[in-house]
Amino acid sequence: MDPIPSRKAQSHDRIVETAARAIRRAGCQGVGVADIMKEAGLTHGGFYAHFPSRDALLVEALDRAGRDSAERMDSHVAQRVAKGQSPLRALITSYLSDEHAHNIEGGCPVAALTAEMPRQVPEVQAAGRERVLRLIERVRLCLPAGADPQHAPVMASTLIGALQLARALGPGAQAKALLKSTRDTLFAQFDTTSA
Amino acid sequence: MDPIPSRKAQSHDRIVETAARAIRRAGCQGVGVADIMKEAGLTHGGFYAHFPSRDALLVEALDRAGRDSAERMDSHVAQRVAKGQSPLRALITSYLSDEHAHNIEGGCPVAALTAEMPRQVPEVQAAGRERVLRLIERVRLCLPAGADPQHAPVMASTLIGALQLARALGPGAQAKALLKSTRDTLFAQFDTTSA
DNA sequence: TGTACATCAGTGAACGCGCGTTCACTGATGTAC
DNA sequence: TGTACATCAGTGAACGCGCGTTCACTGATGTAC
Repeated sequence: MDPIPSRKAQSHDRIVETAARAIRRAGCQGVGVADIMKEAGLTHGGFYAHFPSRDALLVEALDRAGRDSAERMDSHVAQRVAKGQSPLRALITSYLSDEHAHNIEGGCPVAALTAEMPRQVPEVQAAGRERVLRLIERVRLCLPAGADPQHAPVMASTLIGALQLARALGPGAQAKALLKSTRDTLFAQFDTTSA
Repeated sequence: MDPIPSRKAQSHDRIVETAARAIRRAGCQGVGVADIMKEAGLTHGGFYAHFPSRDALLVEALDRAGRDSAERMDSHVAQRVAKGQSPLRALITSYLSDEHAHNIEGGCPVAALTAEMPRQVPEVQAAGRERVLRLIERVRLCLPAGADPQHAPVMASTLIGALQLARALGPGAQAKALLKSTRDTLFAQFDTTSA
């Protein structure tokens, strides 16, 4: 439906992609319009030809971050499932990996940005709510057959919480230990299949 | 040791208390020096007689928020324990209450601010790390005798994660349901005593 | 007790700077004939 | 195919504003004699 994107559409896409990484790295308030445009190879003046406001960019960037992160997570999970791991175990292993803890700007936007949502304008809050619901749904789809579906939001909470605590503890052994404890505990609690 | 605090010490305390609430409400970047001073009943010029920099205030405010929140939590837990609840059940009930979800500016600073820590200056990061470790320790002390101490960081992750997701989902029924699911699941998983 | 002075907490104007946003303009691309 | 014009994406200077920080000053409190 969009075989040759126009020059403008390409720029738009580049701005959103840049912003999607920037907000996870620096927070919703952390990067300015000028920074993002510069990082996308443009000057700041052209911004308002693409977006009615900075908040409108945040909405698109949040959606984009969610889709990109989900795509990456799906591919990791698929790889592990192909090797015989259960989907749940693959999800936990991938989400609570040291790599994910280090890769904030390419990682899950729910872990990076959820705490800021209550302070955002309604449009951004709505985009954030959507990201939360999709993460929970993604977890639910990985639960073993017959598991209580109420476990999905609980496990999602544990995943984003542990990733944040690991990141806050810094690059040392404490963070790694926290991630490992959490993986092992979740395996024992929710994964009724063999590894 | 400090029977009659000086006029300056009183002002200092008032500024820190104001800031402790402000950063939880609006984030570390969310409120300016002038706002905090005004809210504390002073003018912004006097700020640097109390703190060498804005970041120095953040450090004190983070500590203060942690202590105040811990105190409040302890009193809630003590009340419930006095009525016969297990400490763990009391902690979970108190932390994952609707009241705590609504009371961001008076609530746990780890839930409110941990995601911002990787972007802070080293001094603030260190204060944040301390808050994380104390929360985990607090959870550990509530675990039933004989429980695996590695469960403490996992439960702390679930607590802060669920609170954040509930807040991000907004004031509706979804948030309440998420908190309830999480409480019930944690009771079943970690609380081996009766209610 | 009273006067003179030093100390101190807080005031408010000012600084340089970066923000989100606007806008007149430029130069390239596309279209009409 | 070539010329004339319209459209379009992006440029860069400028705007009003609020930020963190500095500083000369004020008025109250404390101290010395």
